[in-house]
Amino acid sequence: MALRHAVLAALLDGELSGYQLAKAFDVGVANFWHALPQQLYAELARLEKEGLVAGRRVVQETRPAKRLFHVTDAGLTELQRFAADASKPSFIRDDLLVKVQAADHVDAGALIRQVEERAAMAEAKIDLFRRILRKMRGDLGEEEFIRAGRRVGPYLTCLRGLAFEEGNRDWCRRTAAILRDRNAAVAGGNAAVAGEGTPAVPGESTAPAARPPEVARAGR
Amino acid sequence: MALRHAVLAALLDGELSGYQLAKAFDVGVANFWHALPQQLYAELARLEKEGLVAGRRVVQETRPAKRLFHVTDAGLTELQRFAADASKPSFIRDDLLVKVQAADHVDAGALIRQVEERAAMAEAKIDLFRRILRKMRGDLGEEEFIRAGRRVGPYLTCLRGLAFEEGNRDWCRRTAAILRDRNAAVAGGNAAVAGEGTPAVPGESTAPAARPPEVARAGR
DNA sequence: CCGCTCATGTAACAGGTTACATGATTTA
DNA sequence: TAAATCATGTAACCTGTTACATGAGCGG
Repeated sequence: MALRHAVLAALLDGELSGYQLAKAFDVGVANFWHALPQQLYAELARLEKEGLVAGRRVVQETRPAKRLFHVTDAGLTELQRFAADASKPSFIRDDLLVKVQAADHVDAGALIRQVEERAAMAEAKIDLFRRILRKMRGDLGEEEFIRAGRRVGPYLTCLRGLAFEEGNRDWCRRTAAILRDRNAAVAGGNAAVAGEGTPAVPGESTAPAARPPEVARAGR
Repeated sequence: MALRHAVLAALLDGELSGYQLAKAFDVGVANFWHALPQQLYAELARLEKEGLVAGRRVVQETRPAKRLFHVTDAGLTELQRFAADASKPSFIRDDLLVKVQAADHVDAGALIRQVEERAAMAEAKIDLFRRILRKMRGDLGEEEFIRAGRRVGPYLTCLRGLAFEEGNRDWCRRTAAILRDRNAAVAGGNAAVAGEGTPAVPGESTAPAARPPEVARAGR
């Protein structure tokens, strides 16, 4: 049940509406946690009922009215309690990695496309995180901000997000290159396979690739 | 519903029992997916009922009998279908990051301990992944294996795991150092706070840290 | 003898995702 | 005029976690 604590942590930087929270926990950002809008509205309702957050209605001229939430004293206490007890380890769970795990038994073209797409997504996130970091530190240099800035928490989680996406991008690029090379090598070795692209999926009967143990770089 | 595909992908490298699968998807490893034993036994049962995997009973002398599962043709087809359609993006969801996000409002000592513990865990995983990679590539150098080895899939996902844990370790170390420095600075500025450790949690009344905007490195 | 590894599950519950619903306003 | 943004939710479903259960052999 860490979503509630993620919400509390997100609200420490000031009042936010459900909608604004939803953006912060969305695909594009999600520095330190991810959740869908529905989860957030539900969680806010629960937190309010338990007195861990409180909301105030703000009527707007041009936009629908919204409710801005902030953490109560009880909420802060709960967050501190949470922070004190042991963290459960976090795990990788990624569709794309499952596909790469099966790379040798699966259509190479489609996989390469997905890995490249992921690299592009990572690149976009990197830009976003860099902008966010610049905004957070303002005039100060990074060293200085980290030493003396108020609230490093969000800065640190954003740094983790940045490093994660850089790792993602680098791995995706390398993986795409490797899969392309191997695919080309197979196609070259097989004396021109028919069909566009180069399927690289051996028929059920063909033994799994049967790649020669040592090979004097076929093709190029 | 990607667990099924993760299981299929894991079984591509040869027959495995539920127990062996469980180890592969466990805390220590989890190259590309994580799951608990119960999930795996349940998923294997479903997959078998649908004909995507098949198991054969192996009686052992000294150990209880086990069932070794392998992917059927139908299973391979399903995996290929899965690999072809779009991957959903993967998200960060980490207790520890939530706590670091709240770092400025929370007991620093406990948090630093947890970050350091995480760094140690990452280090252990790094060693493990390095061993696994060495074993996979055998006599070949990495370059060579990647170009010409049979089955790069597992190697590539393990490389991602390695890079992820390296990123984790580096970030944890840096974060721990930063939090320690800031904690020391606060304690130094406050003319010796009572109690062991240094709480660093400002009372509810004390304004959030009120750290001076520019500071001439307090302490050391 | 205690605890670990091997080996396999069931049941209850908590948490996350997908689909659906509504309605006003601004931008292309 | 169509699409995106602001703003908030409900309901059904799928997935993952926690707790419990069983039993044999091996090592300290």
